[in-house]
Amino acid sequence: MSNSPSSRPIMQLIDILGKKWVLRILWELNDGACTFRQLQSRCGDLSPTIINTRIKDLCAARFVLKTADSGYALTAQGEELIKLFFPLNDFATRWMSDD
Amino acid sequence: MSNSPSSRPIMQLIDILGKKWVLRILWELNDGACTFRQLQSRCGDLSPTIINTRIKDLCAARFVLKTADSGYALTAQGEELIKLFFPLNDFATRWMSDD
DNA sequence: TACTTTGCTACAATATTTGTAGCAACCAAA
DNA sequence: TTTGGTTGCTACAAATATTGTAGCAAAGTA
Repeated sequence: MSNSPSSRPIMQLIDILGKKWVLRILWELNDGACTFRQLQSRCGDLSPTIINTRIKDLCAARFVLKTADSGYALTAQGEELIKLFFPLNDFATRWMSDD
Repeated sequence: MSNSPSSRPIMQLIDILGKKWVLRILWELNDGACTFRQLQSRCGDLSPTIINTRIKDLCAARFVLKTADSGYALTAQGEELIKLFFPLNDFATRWMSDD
């Protein structure tokens, strides 16, 4: 019932981004393509179950793709998306510092 | 183990924003302050349990506050944060349209 | 061939999310 | 001052999601 995703695109996007580890995974992939196990490691030894389900979601949403050579990588769209989060980095720093 | 929040501020922020309904709640509050039940309604009759726990988190993070008169509202920081998401709106629209 | 690494699945344990019911405080009309 | 409505919120059980461990099959390497 309450999980009804609004038809608004932003809500669809938020549905994806709001899942645990999704932002983290995108963030880590932004440092460069990597293998499954490397990605696990970058995310603090996150369990393979989650990496796997998230990667599937992200591939389906076309933010991530599996390359033949270098493993998993952001798509152009994925890069564009994560770039939108860069200002959040500055914000987060300011936010943490006024405690 | 794998829930270890990195010390990086952005990760702390992502920890908060990555919880279900948090972005939605901020997004809805951006349309103006409202009461507990109104907020529930705006979020598609989301259960009070969640509204309540999320509101507590958001108040603790100082993105939301409880006003004497008009109910729950974004703080200045909350407004600043949600503004950073506006570009996402445009992105989401483009993203949805190229299917 | 034997050894290692890699991507990934199975599965059980744990935690989170969800829905329903409803209560106590407050207001407003009668 | 009693009746009725609304509001903010809690209790609690059921449904889902997340997590960790173990390990397997495929592919590369020596």
